Amino acid sequence: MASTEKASPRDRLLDAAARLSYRGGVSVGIEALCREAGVSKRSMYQLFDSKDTMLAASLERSIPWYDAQLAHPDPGNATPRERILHVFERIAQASLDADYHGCPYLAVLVELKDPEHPASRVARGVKESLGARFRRDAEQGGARDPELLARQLLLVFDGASARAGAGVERLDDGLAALTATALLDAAGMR
Amino acid sequence: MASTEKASPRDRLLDAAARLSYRGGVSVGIEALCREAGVSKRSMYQLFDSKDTMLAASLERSIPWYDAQLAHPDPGNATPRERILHVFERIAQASLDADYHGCPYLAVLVELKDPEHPASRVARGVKESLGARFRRDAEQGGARDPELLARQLLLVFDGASARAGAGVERLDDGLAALTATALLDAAGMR
DNA sequence: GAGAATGGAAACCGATCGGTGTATACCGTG
DNA sequence: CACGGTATACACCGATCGGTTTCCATTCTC
Repeated sequence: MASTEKASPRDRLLDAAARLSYRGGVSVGIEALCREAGVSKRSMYQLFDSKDTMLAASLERSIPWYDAQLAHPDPGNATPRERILHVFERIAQASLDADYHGCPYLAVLVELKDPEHPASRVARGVKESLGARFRRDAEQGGARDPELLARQLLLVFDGASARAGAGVERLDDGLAALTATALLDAAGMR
Repeated sequence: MASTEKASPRDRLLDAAARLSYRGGVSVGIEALCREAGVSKRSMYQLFDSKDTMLAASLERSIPWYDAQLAHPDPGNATPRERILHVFERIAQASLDADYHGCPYLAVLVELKDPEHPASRVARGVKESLGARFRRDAEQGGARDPELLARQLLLVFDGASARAGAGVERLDDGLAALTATALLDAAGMR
């Protein structure tokens, strides 16, 4: 039966890479990855060219899930302001998880300081797409300067997730959404 | 003559550690560190217990310099608002440097995901002290909720430096100070 | 000048790094 | 049954990891 058949080695590797690199950083060893995924090292090297490309593929694969995490449950009936604030309520909620370590894409960008690294390119794309989402909502909400507001919201988003992930800040009192609200108001967004 | 005598091995090691770990992450090898510092590995291990403690000492040592970087040149004659905004103007200015990689303390917290690591403790202390500075200025400026405002400013500070360091945002148009200004205004700070 | 303490160069330790080579077991399709 | 593709296990490669040890030259003290 299809429901019990195991995931493909490729998917198991990508999941293991996402899990372990999120918890322990991008410096996880390949052997540990393969052990976790239950896949031999030989198999992984004929599925991926290198550890770097596998890491990039792993980030790429998690994008749809990540986008869904931040998306408003009923985007059609929500106002642009609600859609934006929902993002910040979601990271506050996610930060309650015991093993929350902040935005995985920002973490990758910080850890691999090389912007040419394949995984860095993927992470940068995610950030750009979130910025585009903010900008679109800002436009629809009638913000004075949608581009500026989107960039400000990204500062707050990354600051909040990085700080919460590092354990130097708590978001459960709505700090992030509160800060975003102040910026939305200042931008004249309805 | 005192002016030409070399710095102590200890100082050379701490400087090298700060330099290399900022550029390449905390995963720099000890051999590379010692090579850069011109100190034998044996000497370093009788100056420090381990690589971890040396990294912590390195961060500790850079605190006065870092604080001075962010401090207003004339704190006595500046308003609290000016002192706060100066911090954000400074990171915008620093981000113009070709090898700017964001706040080193936040980077360490993100890279070593272990909050018990000696270097993480130092980094956390730096963040707390910056928060205290913001809170003090917020109080003096008559902010409605100084504690909240300080936390909001920290979000923007870490978000801005992390994003600029990762190369996904530019601060040279004053984005960070502009965002801080909006929050200061929203907090009713004069 | 003898002796002790210091510190540097480099070998060495076991472990792990990213990556390969080899030989073998399982698989569905002819 | 034979086949080719895919998977595995496992040894192996050179390099590097954090850390220790040995040996020797220098320096300081008496």
